[in-house]
Amino acid sequence: MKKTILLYALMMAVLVWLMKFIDYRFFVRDITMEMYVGLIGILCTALGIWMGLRLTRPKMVVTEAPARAFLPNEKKLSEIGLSEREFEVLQLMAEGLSNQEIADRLFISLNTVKTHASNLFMKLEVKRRTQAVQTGKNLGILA
Amino acid sequence: MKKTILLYALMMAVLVWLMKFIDYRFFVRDITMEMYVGLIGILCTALGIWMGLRLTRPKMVVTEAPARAFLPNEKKLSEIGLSEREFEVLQLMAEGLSNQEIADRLFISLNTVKTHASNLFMKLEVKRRTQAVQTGKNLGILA
DNA sequence: GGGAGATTCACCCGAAAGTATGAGGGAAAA
DNA sequence: TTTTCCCTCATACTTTCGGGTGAATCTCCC
Repeated sequence: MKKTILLYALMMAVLVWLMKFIDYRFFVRDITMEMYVGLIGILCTALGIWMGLRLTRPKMVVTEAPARAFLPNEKKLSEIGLSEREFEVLQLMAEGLSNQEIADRLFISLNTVKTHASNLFMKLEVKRRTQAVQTGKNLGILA
Repeated sequence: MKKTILLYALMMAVLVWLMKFIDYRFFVRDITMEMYVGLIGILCTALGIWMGLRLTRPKMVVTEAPARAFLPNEKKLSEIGLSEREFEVLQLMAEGLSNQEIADRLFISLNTVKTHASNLFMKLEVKRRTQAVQTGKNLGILA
């Protein structure tokens, strides 16, 4: 959280610097005020989208697609000892995503996904992601 | 989606108008260029966050429910173009077996399994076995 | 304030998976 | 007979996975 805000500030700083740079290089020519403002708007919007996604990331991916009510989560999960994050990774695995894609989706690094994967494999006593998915379904923790 | 973009455009319009308004009312006094740009940045960031949240909001995934019992094999399979052998491989994949294990189970070589795997991936338009399994279930050709 | 667990990330390394290409044989259709 | 599709297998190469280790933060709880 703090890191995100810091990162945002940093990106803003870069943005401001970039703007100044553009100023010095091109403003004297034919960049109009409208274009300048538009550019700022676009960049800030992009940053905002990114920010929004990052800040609301801890939002449960859990309640995303379960169609019908599906919530033997708490009980089963604590039985098995799966943490929330591990479960999220497992769910995305079940959707057929690669580790890299999971990393992008959860805004974490590839290495972190691997760590979660290894841990949940241990807890589920499996060796491959496909087995993990299968086991997850059998245990009733995956749709 | 379209509505969101439209809404966004609308808000941008309002924003621009607001800016103009502020211009006429106060720019002549002590609003500096930096404050002006900053204001735009903040507003656009807010809009961006809102946009991001709206666009990535969990959407209802309408999964094709299997409903009826399970045997649309022939039909679906010929639709997709999966051969019998490829389907066998897919089924064993769904059980979480590795390529080597599938090879042993079917009494064929590892390379052959890989070939079947590649072919069925093409036909299902996926890149990974986990995706293939997922897609297979959605298509109703896997339990 | 310190411990426990969760989360994050990094590095290395070997194994498994997947891609691309070629090729031989069998069975059925043209 | 020729064509076509399927099954089989191989080699070589790239990418992804998974194991192992270590470590920095953070949060929650005692």
